[in-house]
Amino acid sequence: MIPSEAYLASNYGVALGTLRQALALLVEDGIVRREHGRGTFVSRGLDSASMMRFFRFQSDNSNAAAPQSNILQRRFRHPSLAEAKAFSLEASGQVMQLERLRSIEGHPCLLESIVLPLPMFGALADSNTADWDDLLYPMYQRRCGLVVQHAQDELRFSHLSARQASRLRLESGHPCVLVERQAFDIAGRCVERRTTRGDAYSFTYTAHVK
Amino acid sequence: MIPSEAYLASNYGVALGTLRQALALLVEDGIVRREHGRGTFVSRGLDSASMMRFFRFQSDNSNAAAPQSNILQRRFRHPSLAEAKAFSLEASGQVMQLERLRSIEGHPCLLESIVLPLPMFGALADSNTADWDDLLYPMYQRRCGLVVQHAQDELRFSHLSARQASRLRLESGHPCVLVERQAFDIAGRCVERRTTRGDAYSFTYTAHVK
DNA sequence: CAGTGGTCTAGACCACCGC
DNA sequence: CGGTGGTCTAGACCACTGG
Repeated sequence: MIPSEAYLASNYGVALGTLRQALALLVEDGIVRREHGRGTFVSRGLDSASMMRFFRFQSDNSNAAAPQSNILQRRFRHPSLAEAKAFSLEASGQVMQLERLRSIEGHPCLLESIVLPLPMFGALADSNTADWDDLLYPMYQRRCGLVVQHAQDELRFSHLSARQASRLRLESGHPCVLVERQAFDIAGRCVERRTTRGDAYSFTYTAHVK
Repeated sequence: MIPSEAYLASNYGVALGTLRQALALLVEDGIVRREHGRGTFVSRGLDSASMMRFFRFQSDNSNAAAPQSNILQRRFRHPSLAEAKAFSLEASGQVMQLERLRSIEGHPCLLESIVLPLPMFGALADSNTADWDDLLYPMYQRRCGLVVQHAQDELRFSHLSARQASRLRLESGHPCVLVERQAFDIAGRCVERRTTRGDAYSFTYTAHVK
């Protein structure tokens, strides 16, 4: 919680209305959240911004079963050109690459390739992936102090390679939807690059215009 | 243009700040648009909310060539159950169904099926489709007084029928992305239902999270 | 009940637009 | 230059929360 309107206004020597306008801007950007009668709180950032919103896997019963998460592989390597640029790393720097499978009730749904810049995520490089949480963003915050504040997803249509298909228990060449995400912290630094693949036949997305 | 803040405030007997807050809500909902030094104007509604934003057809030169539009067919029929419900029509009512092809530089890109409720769009039922504009929403407004204020798009993956494929010069069964849109006026009434199909390999969509 | 955010007032002054 | 929206002030009062 941050100090009250009245305190901040007098402390900074501005009128209450002006301070409220400033806070409204922070709310708009998702930096803080206001609760009538309680106070103004610093936002915890994105919890998951679930990739599941692009798909419909739930077996038509309405209970929102949280998907399980399995880290299949972890590698350390130098960044690609694009990664070095996005993360502001030297070509000689290091990144951690993860392969991750998300499942609902034991049924594999999404296959993810996650790339994290390394000095920053050092705390995760040393830990056992079996102990990791199902939701990564809250874990980034807890163990690395990194808050994911917004993200950008780019969707394309593609096909699964034989290796990808076997992970998802589908046939090689099966149509898939590919989501390429870049996630950013409050300062606007890219802190994660992620590629997610899921069955194109489960894809469904709703967009509101204006 | 609507009357100025000062006029409205005194006329309605509220403070200027209060009136500004009210107008801010209208701006948020896209009802009006404010221009510093000029005035406050009633929004003209969506111009096109182009389906093109879901695809990348432009042949990599950055000029945004406006797509041409061809009405291939017009039919009149009774509404389906879903249509009757969405449009608040009786089962014995009438709708106008259009098949429409959108092309860029002569190359067919999108195939659309558009359904309009009929007492409402009577002015278009009698007119020659060859004279229609490339952009429908401004034409709805000009000729029927109907302002499309917001819309909801639902995206799915599918395949083209032989008939659809021939319209788009693709092979039967070719993968496509299917966009089902419902468009609404300011009062929240559904005024158009539209199904758009385009080559899945041209599909690309960017979503920002928070 | 004290403390918080939410709404409202009645002004002052500034920045922008078009004539 | 007059008219417009944009910012700011210094209060008053209301509505909600939690101990």
